[in-house]
Amino acid sequence: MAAKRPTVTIKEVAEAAGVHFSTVSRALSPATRARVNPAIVARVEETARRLGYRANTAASSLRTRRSHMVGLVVPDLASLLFPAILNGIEHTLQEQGYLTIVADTANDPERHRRILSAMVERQVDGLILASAMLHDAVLDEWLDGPAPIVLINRTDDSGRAPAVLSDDLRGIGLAMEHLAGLGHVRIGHVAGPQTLSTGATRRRGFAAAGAALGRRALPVAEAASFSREAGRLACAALLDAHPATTAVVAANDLLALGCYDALTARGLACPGDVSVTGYNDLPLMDLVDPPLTTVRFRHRDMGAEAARLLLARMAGQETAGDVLLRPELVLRGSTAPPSAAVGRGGAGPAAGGRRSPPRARR
Amino acid sequence: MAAKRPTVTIKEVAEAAGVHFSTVSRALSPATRARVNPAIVARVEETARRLGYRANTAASSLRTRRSHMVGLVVPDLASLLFPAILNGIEHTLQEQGYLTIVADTANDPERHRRILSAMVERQVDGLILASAMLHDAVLDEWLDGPAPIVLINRTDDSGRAPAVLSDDLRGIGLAMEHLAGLGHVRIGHVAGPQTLSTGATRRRGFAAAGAALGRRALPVAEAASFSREAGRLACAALLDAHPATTAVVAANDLLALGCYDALTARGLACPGDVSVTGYNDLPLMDLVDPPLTTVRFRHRDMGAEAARLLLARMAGQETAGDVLLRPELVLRGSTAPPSAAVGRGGAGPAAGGRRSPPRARR
DNA sequence: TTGTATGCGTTATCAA
DNA sequence: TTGATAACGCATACAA
Repeated sequence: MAAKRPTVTIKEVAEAAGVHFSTVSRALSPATRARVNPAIVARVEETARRLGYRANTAASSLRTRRSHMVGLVVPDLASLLFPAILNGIEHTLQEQGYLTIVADTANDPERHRRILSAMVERQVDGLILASAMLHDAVLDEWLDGPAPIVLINRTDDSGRAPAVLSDDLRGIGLAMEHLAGLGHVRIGHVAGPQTLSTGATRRRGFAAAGAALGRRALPVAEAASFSREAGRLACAALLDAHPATTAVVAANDLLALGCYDALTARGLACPGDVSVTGYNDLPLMDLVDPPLTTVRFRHRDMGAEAARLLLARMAGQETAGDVLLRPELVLRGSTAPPSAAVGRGGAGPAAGGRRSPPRARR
Repeated sequence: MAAKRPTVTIKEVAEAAGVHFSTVSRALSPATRARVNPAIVARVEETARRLGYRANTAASSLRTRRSHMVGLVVPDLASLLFPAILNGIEHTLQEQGYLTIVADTANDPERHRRILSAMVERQVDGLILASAMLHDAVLDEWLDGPAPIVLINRTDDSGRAPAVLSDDLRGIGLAMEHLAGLGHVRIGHVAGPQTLSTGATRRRGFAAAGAALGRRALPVAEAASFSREAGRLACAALLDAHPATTAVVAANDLLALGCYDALTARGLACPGDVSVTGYNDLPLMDLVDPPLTTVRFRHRDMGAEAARLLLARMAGQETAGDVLLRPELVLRGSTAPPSAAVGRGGAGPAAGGRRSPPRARR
């Protein structure tokens, strides 16, 4: 239908409408529209529509230094955690007239550096980074750059950029209380990489919750990455070292799925022999076998909140510190009271507690 | 570290390097670098780095009419199908120096229109659309627009834009042959929306495969959307009308999951009473209960292929027609030979075939 | 309220 | 090989 038009500019609209092009500019911009004769505004809009005028953002961006684009950097696009987060970001931004550039670092710092550079060159007005590491040299280079930065899901240790996070301490606490309430005493943690704030904070949360329950030095196995395979390996190591374990708190859902694999491999049932909890409540976690008990936070809200925070910063407002999303525990089939059975794979030296009956839920 | 620099331009680099700014421009651009004295190139690059120079793409885009940005439009970001596709697109494009703008129409045509407009205004060099409907007025408006378009996952009926698709006819055929090979005769189809090419083509594939097996007029129930809930409803309707059904071919995985729900609701076992197949092989489909037998194609390849196609079109090359990705059947636990049991919920008028023993696998 | 003039940072054409 | 200059499309300070 629309013929391959050779780009129509405000000058052509101006000529067709019989006014000066600066008037067209004013008439078309919501901010200045009020300053021009309503009749002319109507005429300009009509001719603009008729000629199929499309603003050239490159030109206006050059002039105004605002591109109305925001960059989102994620460490792994294929992770099931990001679709919903991206959704929340994108919708919130779109409502305010912003478009979102998305790029994937594939966990590669060099790539991270190139991406940030490319985004800044495209004059993004702000940046949302889901890719922060705890010590992040690349991030550091851009913290004082031209584009305001908001961190999401993970934070770094500089504390120089506001972050939108799940309250991991609380979330892990919820899982621990649930397991303790079920009667578990020998609880282990399959931790995530300690180079990431999620991995480190959840591990701290595990230790803190353990201490609060009067259990110090609960065993921890650290996974090399937040993946199912790494979870399997770490869980196997945990069970090797502590065969009497009756519950494992995994630092995220993928790790928990890996725990399922490790349990299956040694003929243990979940939750019959060992209970497992996850973190994130990824899509379909209610459908896996057994349905995963896990800690949930609203992914979409996390995205929306980060977008709002960035919008505020881009508007020059000072923002308060990090925002912590309140997590909730989703009870499903992967947790149950510890079984009374003993002697499974050489009970540890201090296996006495394992005989205690399940405590009442509190 | 880097101080809040007030944007350094080629002019400042030029002054610091003691050359004219047009020389800086030439020295910094790979295309023209050869035309300038190597010693000067080195000096310019050094000073550019020292001053922290960053190209302003808005300016160069204004001049060259190339933004090195591509727009990707999806109907539903939260769908588990897109992360991998986006991944393939983004990586391929990134290698060629392009950044990807992503937006979500939420299946809203008005929103679709606004998004395309916003992307074109940002001077995207090309568009990849996963959002096409079979009859798509919005798409139609932009088919002759300034940015080349490639369709992905779905196509439209105009045939004016090349598309990268799964070979749905073949894929559904694979599922049908598998079921027939298992001995199923009373096979039903839970179809997707017929306003989408995927829904329509898979339904055609179902009918064609049925005919090839000598079964005409196999029952079909159409789901209102590609969602689990719509699948549940459609499957329930199918079973109401054809209680003797022993296998259902769902038009995608979400629909198949809805079939699980419908079966569970009426106390039927999968695959014991009814076998189910899906389409897409979304993540975690191997972990749901029962693991879903489904048709897979390489999502990441689909993205990469679309990106390559677009790259070619943006380079002015004529491209051949659509590219069809070869699907493969993934055998898992949701399909089995039909049980010999009869009389389940009022057997239909022509229930004779249900007694036939499972045929040997071929 | 509208017109005039200028510049945003870059590339590209033309001379030197 | 390098320098000078114009132009890309738009927004805005200023003048009318």
